[in-house]
Amino acid sequence: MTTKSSLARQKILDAASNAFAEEGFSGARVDEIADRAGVNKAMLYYHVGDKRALYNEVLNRNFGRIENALEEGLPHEGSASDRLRAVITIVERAIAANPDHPRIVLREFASGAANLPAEILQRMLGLLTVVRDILAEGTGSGEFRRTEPVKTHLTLIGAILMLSVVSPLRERVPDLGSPIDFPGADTDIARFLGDLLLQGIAAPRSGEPI
Amino acid sequence: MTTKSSLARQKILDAASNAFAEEGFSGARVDEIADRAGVNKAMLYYHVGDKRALYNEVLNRNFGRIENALEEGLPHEGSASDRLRAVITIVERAIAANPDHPRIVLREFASGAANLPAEILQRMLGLLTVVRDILAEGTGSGEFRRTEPVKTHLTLIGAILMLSVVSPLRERVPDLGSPIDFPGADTDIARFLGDLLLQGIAAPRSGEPI
DNA sequence: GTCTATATACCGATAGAC
DNA sequence: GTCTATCGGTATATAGAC
Repeated sequence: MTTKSSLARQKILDAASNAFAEEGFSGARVDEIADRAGVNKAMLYYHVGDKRALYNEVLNRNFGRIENALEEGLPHEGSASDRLRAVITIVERAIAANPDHPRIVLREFASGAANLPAEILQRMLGLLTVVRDILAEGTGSGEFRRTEPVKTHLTLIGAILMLSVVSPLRERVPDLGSPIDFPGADTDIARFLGDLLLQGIAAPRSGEPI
Repeated sequence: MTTKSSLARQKILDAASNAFAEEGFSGARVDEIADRAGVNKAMLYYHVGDKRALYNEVLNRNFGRIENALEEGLPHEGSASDRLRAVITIVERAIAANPDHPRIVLREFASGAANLPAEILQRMLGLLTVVRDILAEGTGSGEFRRTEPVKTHLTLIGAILMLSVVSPLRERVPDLGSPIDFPGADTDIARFLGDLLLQGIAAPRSGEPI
């Protein structure tokens, strides 16, 4: 039973991805997903399956896109700094092209992975491995000081996710009559985070106090 | 109509906070909240109100705790570095004492603040203001380089939130037979983030290239 | 493959007795 | 203040005709 790629199926998955991002797993409505996809609800069940199958397919597709972008774009050569910066840029672009993804992932972290199949968890660990290896490489080469890789990875991912989803919040701020200047927090994320993180984990230069 | 503080009410709010953290606004069940609080469902409606009132009360109470901790613990004097580190420590402790909070906040960011009343949004802006002022102070004193304060704040908050909620994920990793070493990412968060962020936003030392 | 109609269950909220 | 019983609405999922 190979994965089908009919047009209807893609439209269903697109609608489902958006619904899960907007409302979460419990909040999303199968009827609404079918409506938004322009298909009959019975056809939705025929093409994909029940709500959980819908959710798993969406997660697999979304994570697959990030993995593909990384496989295609991440250089195997170069300094650890350059490669880490490349990871940030690639992940940010993949997320910008698929804005539902960070919202779904954020909810999964919030729920303690309540709806996360082991399959997806393993794909998340794959990304962690990529970052961890680059960090180890940079520590070995003297570019980076020694940091706990899981914490560093989660800091990076957490920041990317938050910066990627914040625009709707920002748009409500002026209505509050707030004096706070709230500029585009979702622009130039990769440059900002690359600068902050690389400076933050840089090894102390020789001769300097630790 | 002052805020009541009956024991039943507190138990209801505790149960609701946990339910909203576990399942989200849509996913949480009023019946279950009443059960977990050990009160009859009709009494829940009598003491607090409907589901949305429940949610607003929980958010107000949780944010109030962070604000109190900040008012009590944040020094008004000292370097910007010390004060920023103090903010991180205080917020981390407040969250550790109230683990439902980061999960609810993460969901709100994910939903684009769909269930967030203006009142709460304004309280979140209050915390942003605290951090922004410290950053401005540090930029003025030459401690920090100039960074976009909203991005910096979101990076910090995003990292605290993610590191605070990750333990359930971590506990599922061994079951996957993963070779990845996944140590306690939720311990020493404040020290880790303080070191990373302060080094990351430190001003270049005089005489050095920018 | 497609659609209508419906089974089945659940959930938020309240009426009304005590 | 407390509780039982229930209303009304809505959700997932599928049966069965075409």
